[in-house]
Amino acid sequence: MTQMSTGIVPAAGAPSPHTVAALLGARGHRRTVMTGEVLFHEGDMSNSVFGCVSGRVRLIVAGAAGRELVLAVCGPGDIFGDVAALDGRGRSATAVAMEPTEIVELSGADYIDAVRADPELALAALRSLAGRLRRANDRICAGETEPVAKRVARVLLDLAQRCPSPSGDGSVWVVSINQTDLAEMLGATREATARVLADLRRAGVITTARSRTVVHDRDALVAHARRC
Amino acid sequence: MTQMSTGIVPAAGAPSPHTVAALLGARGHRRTVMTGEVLFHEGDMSNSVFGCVSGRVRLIVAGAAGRELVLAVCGPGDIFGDVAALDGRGRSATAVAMEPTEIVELSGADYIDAVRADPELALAALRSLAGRLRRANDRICAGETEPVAKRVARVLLDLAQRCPSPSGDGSVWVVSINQTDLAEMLGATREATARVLADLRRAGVITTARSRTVVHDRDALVAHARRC
DNA sequence: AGCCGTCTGTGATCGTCATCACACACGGAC
DNA sequence: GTCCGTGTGTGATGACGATCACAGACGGCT
Repeated sequence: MTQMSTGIVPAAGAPSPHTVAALLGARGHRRTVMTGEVLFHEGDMSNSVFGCVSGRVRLIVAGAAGRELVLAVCGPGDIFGDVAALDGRGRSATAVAMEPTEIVELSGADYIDAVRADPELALAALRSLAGRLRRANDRICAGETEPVAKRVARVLLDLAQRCPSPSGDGSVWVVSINQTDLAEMLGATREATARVLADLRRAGVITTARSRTVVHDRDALVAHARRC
Repeated sequence: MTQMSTGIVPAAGAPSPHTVAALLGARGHRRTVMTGEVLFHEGDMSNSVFGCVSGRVRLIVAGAAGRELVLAVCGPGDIFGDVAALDGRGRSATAVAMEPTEIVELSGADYIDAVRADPELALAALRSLAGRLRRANDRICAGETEPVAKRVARVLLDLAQRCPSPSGDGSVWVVSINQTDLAEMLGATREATARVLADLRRAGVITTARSRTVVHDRDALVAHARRC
């Protein structure tokens, strides 16, 4: 069981933006999408494949009670939409740009051709899928066995790790996210998330502010994620 | 959101046993493992890749409270162990043979070489990973939003579909599995599972016996899986 | 037949988390 | 400045499911 990732930044080992741009960009078509723009909807039978060059795209699914669940957040260098292109079974999630985002788009057929023609692209695609599968499995394990408190600690750690301390002194990490988004990443309600954050705040591990959480004691957070 | 799969039988679109044998077997090494034999443990740094030729292999992870969770069951034609080979981050699950099983084994490096050299193998591997990622995402969605009752109905349907009615008349499906294994596939306890089965039995949808569940009314089960 | 281990079925209790329902704090628009 | 929208913090309640605790049923073994 490895650390769960939120995908804010490409995972270690993921292709670099240059690689994706080079590998997909040669055959694909580059464009910029606006915040909130939907690239495809869950269930659509479209099958084009996207590479994220800059910006961020959120992959969400509609849960049972109308709640929405964030499956992944794709950043620069990430490939998405490839699952539908490979199995032809329709989009497994909805893709929404979270900010102005530069993407490369390629038809499903062209993607298959490109993979066939370029072993390095094939390997990059395999690595990307392997990483996403590992994360998904981690999340299955976490979701089905761990209480919300542990999940919050785990995700905060992950976010903190990806946002290298802009506040200077190196022992403090600032995570810019509101409680609602954090809750969706956990598959929990905002209220449950807020209560866990309150506990952590009282324990002196973090401080919270509007759309921002500051991690003061990383080790304590690790301990919370582990034993609980 | 598509149907959750338990992987008892290769998913539609997965490479056929012949294909795997041909694609991996040419470079790999074939052998037979006994029931209960462990091919690798969660966390191991081994990285060989396996193809299942005949029999079944269970991929399990240890949950938080020592409970174990079945991530997948690989049947003939399925590839497994490729995630660790691709990302080099250790085994994400433990693989245990459920019955005498014939496998093809290939070192991680040989696997990468094979993928590089053979575009068709690369595509087959991509399709396999895409299918597994889709299932994993479905399961995340199901696990984090659906009550146990729905999950039981869903998994029973899936199992029924894969075990074409050996009882002759075509309107009855016999699922050979005990409550403990069923519960592990759901990520629920045996007791919760047994209670849902009791409800379905009382509703006349299924009958239950030792290590066997008979589905009499598939449509009713579909309805249970949907609305609940 | 008799025994024992596995599997099943169910009650009771209790903890976690979702849901509903507010109050307050902050920031931008006017 | 005031208003309003968004984000936060927290109480009360209830439902779902985990856990503990048994009893009974079936099948294999000797």
